[in-house]
Amino acid sequence: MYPIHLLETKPQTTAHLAQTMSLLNMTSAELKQTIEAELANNPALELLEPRRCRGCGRFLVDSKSCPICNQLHDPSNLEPIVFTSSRSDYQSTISGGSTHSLSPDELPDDNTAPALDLASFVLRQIAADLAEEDRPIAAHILTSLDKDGLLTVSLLEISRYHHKSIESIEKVLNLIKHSEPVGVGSSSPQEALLVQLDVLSKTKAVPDHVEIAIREGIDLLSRHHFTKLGQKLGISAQEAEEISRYISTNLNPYPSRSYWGSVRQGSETTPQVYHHPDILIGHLNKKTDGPLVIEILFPVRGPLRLNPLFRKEIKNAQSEKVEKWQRDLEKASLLIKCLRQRNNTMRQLLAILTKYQRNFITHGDRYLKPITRASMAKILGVHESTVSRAVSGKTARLPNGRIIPLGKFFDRSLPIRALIREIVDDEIDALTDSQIAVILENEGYNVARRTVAKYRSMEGILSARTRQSMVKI
DNA sequence: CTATGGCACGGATT
DNA sequence: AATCCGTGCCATAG
Repeated sequence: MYPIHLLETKPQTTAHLAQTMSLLNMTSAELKQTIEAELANNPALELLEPRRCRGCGRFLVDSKSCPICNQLHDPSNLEPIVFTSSRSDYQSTISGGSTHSLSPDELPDDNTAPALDLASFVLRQIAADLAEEDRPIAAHILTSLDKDGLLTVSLLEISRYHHKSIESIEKVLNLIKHSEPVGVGSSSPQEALLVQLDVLSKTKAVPDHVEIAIREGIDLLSRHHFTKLGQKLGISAQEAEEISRYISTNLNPYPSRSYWGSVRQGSETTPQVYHHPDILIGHLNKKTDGPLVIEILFPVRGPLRLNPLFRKEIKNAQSEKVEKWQRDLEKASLLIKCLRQRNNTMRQLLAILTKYQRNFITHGDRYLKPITRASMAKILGVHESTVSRAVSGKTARLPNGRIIPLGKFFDRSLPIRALIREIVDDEIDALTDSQIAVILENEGYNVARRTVAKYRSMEGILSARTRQSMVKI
């Protein structure tokens, strides 16, 4: 899903000849990869010393003065302040360059730094135990995880690609599975559960039947068919339900999901998110009623430009090299142009988006206003696919510190789901889906009963019956 | 008989 | 053109 190049394992597409290099759909980390590659093998491109804001130390990318420290805005104006910056503490720690080594201690470990993305987080843990020749394999596996932390490709596929035995792949995969978040890299939720159980059993005693319940009754388990499950295992339905509860509180079928800040009841220990944001959203001077400050993060520190020396040299170069150099020059200028374009589009998009969704940003999921990418495109006057590209794969850090995918700004079911959650949290007796549907209707949301059920399960809320039988805390 | 989950269809969105 | 999402119908569990 996120084609992060940890190593040069996957074929590099350096040979994009198109005039419309699409940088828009790249995340900050991917962009870094592209720019660094270009800097390394294109002498026409030059990285200048960063321009730093004296006040706050930000590295400014395309503006002369920092719009924040340049305090000349009128306090009654709530227009969001949007600009592109480059902050060292948010730069991606993944470097795609071939010189980069993967030693675990080389990565900065200060606690102000945000978390890494999932792939490098895992890599960092296993790097020490990983043989040199296995690195490409690990990288391949880690780049093939879906957002739940499950493996999307088959072992056979990986094995063929690297011309290695299945066993050697499994060895690496096993290493991955046993690192945090435990079970990551499994190819099914079932497998993930088993791995977690295995790890858990080394420190704590695990109740009987749990393993066999997962192994043989996974489908019954997920459907909450406790009676049948009981029969299968030769225990009572109630015991079966207890096992189910044990599993849902101690294990997680989607290893990385808990880290995405979804529903989490305090039993877990790691409320962490493994992604660098591409965008930072904050309050000006920490005033929650002031304008919002939006920083679009740029992955390299300084401004880029065409090397003037290079341009000069080209005139008295040997004729055979002229052609190549000319190409370099064009490529570099194209890259710069596209980067400008990208920054521009992102800025415009974010300006409108944050203005429109201000309540969502400051007051939470319930206050998201529905909007589609298509209508955003119309407002911006760009093609809808442009908006799609700008949004896809990117993440933003909200003022409350939470990192969310940009796509969430367009999730029209989110406010309803949040409301359902509130309703259920406040309920006295367990409400059925149709009762919830009625309440929602009074709140102005017209959704079918069936849909309530869907949202409920998305939020990980059990059915009315099962909630009823649970002990209230 | 009621509440819920599965499957699948159609329309909207990307 | 492909994918996502809401919904209706039906089977099944309680």
